Amino acid sequence: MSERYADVIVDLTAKLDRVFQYRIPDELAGQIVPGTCVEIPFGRSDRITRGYVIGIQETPGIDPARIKAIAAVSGRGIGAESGLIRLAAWMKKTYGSSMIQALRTTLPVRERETRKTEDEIGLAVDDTRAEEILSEYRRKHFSAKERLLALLIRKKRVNRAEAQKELKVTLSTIRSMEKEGVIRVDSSEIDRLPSVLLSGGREPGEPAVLSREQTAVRDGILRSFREEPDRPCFLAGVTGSGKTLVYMDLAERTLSEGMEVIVLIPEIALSWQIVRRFAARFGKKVAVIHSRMGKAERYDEFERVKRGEAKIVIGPRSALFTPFSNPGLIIIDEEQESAYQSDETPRYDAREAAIERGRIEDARVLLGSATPSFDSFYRAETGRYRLFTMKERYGGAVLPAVSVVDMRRELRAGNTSMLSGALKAEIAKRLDRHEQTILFLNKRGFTSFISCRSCGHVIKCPHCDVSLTAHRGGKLICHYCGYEQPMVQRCPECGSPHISGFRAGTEMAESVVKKEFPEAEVLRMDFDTTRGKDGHEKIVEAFANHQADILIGTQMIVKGHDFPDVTLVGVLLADLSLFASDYRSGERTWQLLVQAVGRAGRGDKKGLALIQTYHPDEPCILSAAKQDYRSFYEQEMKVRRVLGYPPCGWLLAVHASGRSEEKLDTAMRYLVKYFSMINRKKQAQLIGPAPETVSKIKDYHRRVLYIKTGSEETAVHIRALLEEYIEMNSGFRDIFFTYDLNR
DNA sequence: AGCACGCCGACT
DNA sequence: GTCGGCGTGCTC
Repeated sequence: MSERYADVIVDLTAKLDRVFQYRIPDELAGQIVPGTCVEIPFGRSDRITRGYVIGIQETPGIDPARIKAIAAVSGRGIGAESGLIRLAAWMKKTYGSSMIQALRTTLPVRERETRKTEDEIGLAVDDTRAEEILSEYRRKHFSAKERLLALLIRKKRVNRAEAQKELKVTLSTIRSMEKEGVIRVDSSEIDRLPSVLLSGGREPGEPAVLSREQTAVRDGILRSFREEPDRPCFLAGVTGSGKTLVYMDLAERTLSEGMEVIVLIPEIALSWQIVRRFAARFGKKVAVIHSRMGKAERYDEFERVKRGEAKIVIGPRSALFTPFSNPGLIIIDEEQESAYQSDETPRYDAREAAIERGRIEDARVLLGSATPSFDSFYRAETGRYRLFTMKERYGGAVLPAVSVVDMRRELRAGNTSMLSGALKAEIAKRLDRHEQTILFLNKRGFTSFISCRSCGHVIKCPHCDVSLTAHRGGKLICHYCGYEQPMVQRCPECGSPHISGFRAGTEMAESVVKKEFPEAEVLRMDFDTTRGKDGHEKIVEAFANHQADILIGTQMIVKGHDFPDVTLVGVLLADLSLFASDYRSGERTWQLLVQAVGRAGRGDKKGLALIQTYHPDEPCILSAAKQDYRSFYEQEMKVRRVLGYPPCGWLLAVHASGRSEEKLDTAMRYLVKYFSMINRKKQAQLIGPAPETVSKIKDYHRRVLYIKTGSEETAVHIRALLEEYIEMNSGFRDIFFTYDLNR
């Protein structure tokens, strides 16, 4: 039998991004397939290192004498992972990362027992002795040792990794000082998050049969899957139309055909109901993954999958990588949620990755939402997705009445409070009737934009159609192209001096409401009040049990909860998210408003929603009030088409950060120069560089550069070229880059 | 990431 | 010369 060789990616650094070949010893021959995690001798010292087999070769690529043999198989090859390797390769190419980083996100690997450790360096001698040694180092010109010791005398203890990076000291220097007995290196364990246990619960009274509308949609999706298996389906169904029932029906069919199902949800805390309903219907066949699980815990749940116990996995974006051998259906619920976008390299979009996994492993993909993203709606319109809609609400519940309150008129009438007269009157009525009220402050993506209280005019960038952000020092800046202008004193539209930023917070709202309605019980839910363990659930439960009359909060209160006694929803200031400095702010605001409005009147009582705004004529607000997607979508798409924003074009963001602002700006200038060199044909357009919305974090200055292209290929190609250029030039050494595609 | 190799300045 | 820091290049 001839020798066989494995292509192995070595699990060391992202820098070592290439394949190494290893001989497959006879005794391991049967166990090694693409996806197997192996232990291999690596480097001069033959240090045993972990690696992933990504391919098998019959012939060696280099002199066979140099090829070493695989030492062992670690964690038994599951065997079903060649699809996940291809998915990793796709992620590497599409989002920009090393193969090892992509494999680490994609492949299930038991983390070693060694919990994460962090090394700390401390002095092993007293201060006087340290000073003596320091002057000795200085005399001997041991500059690296001198730098480290000087820092230690000042700070006593430092983090090893940080010290190495900042002082440019190598590990060998540290080891040598340790050997000299000058310093001590201790490893401390970093606590892993405790496991969050699922409180199991059954869902009684689940309707067993689908309604006529649901049946029709289900049949349509099945037909589409049969006729065009590679084309994803999109289910747009208003809140309460029973999307989950359709999901479960399709899941059951997939199981009966001997295949497995992956259900992605944005976040467990917000999707509790869907998890419970699946658990109730499918029992132990369901495995639940949640985002607070560490890698090891997730692996344990994947073990159940491997043993064949679980056939359905529900979880956040990482659940997409469940090592099923025969996935037949991938469902992505609430597809518009930003939680589907990873913020670690590779910065993948789980919706796209799901479609790619479906293509690779021949699984069908269904996306669902009550408030579809423009991306998806555009794809449905242009035929890449097959669109299905559901308009009937379960149990015949009606949509709430919505009215828009013009805050400019309130100002003219002398009311400067954040509560309009109409909203106050309606709250008072609800208190009388012992019904509940939700007050919603849509602070998502809030940046301090400048607007006129008299006419509503907002100061925008003349080039980018996003609002300018006020900065200290009286400057207004565009965070796309870097355009700057001085702060205005009067409204350029109407000349009114009442022009400024908003300072609105839930705490302020709470105190206003308490003052106005001293007899009311008020609960507040925002980042601060939910920080504790289960803080979120506690508040939701208290409000659901009618322990309060009014709930004030940010976006978390409008997602996924049912409060049957709520008959009034007040949106305090729709403008807050509408004028975030982001081309998607209109889209996000529409989604938030529709979700908020949908919270009113879920029981048998009809609901009312009031939307307060300085822009009662904005298409976004009008169409949200009418719950009409179409008109807003079309209006907004006109702008996107003209400016080439996604989904009408591709937008590559290059994020850069570095300690030295000067170096950072120089680097950006070089990058721009290089870009214009590779863009001679002008297939792409550059915007910026500009400071990021938050221009400095933890002493790191941040810049962003946008590149608009007409196709994904061009965007991916340009990113690859930039990466290569950055890698090759030492001037970019101390600057960190990340890339985002279309977000 | 680790390890070896080799250059180079400082000390004897 | 020789010692050791520090930059560079390689690892199947």
